[in-house]
Amino acid sequence: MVKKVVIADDHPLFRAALKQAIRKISTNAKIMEVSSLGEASDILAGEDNINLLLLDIHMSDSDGFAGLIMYKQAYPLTPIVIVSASEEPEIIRNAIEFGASGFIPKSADLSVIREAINTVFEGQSWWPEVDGLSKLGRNGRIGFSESSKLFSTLTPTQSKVFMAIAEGLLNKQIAFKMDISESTIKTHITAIFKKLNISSRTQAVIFAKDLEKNTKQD
Amino acid sequence: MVKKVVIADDHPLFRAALKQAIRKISTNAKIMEVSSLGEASDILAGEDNINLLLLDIHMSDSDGFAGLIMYKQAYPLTPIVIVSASEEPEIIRNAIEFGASGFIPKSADLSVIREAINTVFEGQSWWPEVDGLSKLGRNGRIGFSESSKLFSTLTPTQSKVFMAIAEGLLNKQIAFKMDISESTIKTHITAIFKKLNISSRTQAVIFAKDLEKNTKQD
DNA sequence: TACTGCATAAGACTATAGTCTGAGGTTACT
DNA sequence: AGTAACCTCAGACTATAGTCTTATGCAGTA
Repeated sequence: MVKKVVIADDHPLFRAALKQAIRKISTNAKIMEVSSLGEASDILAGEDNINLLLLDIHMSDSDGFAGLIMYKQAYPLTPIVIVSASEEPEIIRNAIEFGASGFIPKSADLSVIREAINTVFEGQSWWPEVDGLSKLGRNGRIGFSESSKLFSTLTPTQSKVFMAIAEGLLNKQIAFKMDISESTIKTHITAIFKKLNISSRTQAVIFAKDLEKNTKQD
Repeated sequence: MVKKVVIADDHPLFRAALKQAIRKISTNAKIMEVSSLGEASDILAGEDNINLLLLDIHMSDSDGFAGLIMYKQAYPLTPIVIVSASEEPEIIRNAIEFGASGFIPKSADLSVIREAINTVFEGQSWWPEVDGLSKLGRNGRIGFSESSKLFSTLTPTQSKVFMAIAEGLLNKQIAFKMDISESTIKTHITAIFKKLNISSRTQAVIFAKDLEKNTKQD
């Protein structure tokens, strides 16, 4: 079966490196490259059954774990592996807690990267060996902002709608994009507002931007 | 005459230091302290004839020169002095270009801070001695993003309205806050949209947040 | 003086947003 | 089988947003 992989990283060189690594594993994989969260959103919205999303956590577009949180909400079944220049246990911990399937430090050599990707392709998780990770304790989330807590109560579909609002789309455009009626979009929006304690899409955008900012810890 | 001074800094200790410095100069000054851009906005909106705004450029709220740009647009007559932990010529240059009346490095000792504040109270500007500043060249702005360029075409009033939108306020609330009719608010908003090439307040919020992000260079 | 930019405003109108009610369907879990 | 959570949708309605037109007043300036 042909693997579908999305690489979201704004460094062309590293994107190429990741691409090489994937090619070694799966020669005929369909690899899509993007350099911003915005583009990544478009791909995820348009493609089904993506086998892997390699997500850099410090893209110029909108750094942070926001992407991970949002995509995991909207596409819980798509495996996401975080790619990062740093290796701090705190970041890895958060990646785990936010539902990532793995973590690849940019310092890792090709063989490690291949091993990680292979592991995730097989449906398992892959984490680097780092001091301080063991004392993790899966109970409760760490460094979770209030916004993140509220956001995490959204259902996958609500999350998608929310992200579309944050891109500045009209209800009509969201409806078209998701191929459901505008009426349903409104239903979702009303539910979203109640969960997030807000009352307008304008405030939703502010909420989204705060979320991006507060989850940034690269 | 009683001086009105606003200190916007999220480090309580440094806020206290600045307060001390001002007290030495003007014992009966009215000093208002805030720790975020949001609070600063409220004060500027509510108070007239402020003699000095001391503005930290890296507040947790929303770092960057966004505050300077916005406030200079909205209140061109209020002298603003930038306070910063760093002393890079680039930052000082930008402070000058964005219309600040002075720059105080946090490393400066009390006597220097007092000198700076005094100078600005007298209506002049005060800049630290830093290498590389002389080759400034007042012609043209440096490191100006496209958003900043567009934003700088807004008139003071339009800028105020824009900031209110970015806070998530309704037209009705903006009208009340600025004490003008909602009809006028709408007129301004239509003008703002044309200047910024956008078509909804939702996009305006996105624009504002990008502005904050792009002007951040602390 | 005439012109320009700016701020103010009302009125009429169209478009979007948002709420509420009620309803049908799926999936998963008890 | 029942229940709970989720996704879907329509219709009716109210509220907000946004455009366009027209108009007044003010300040600066050629």
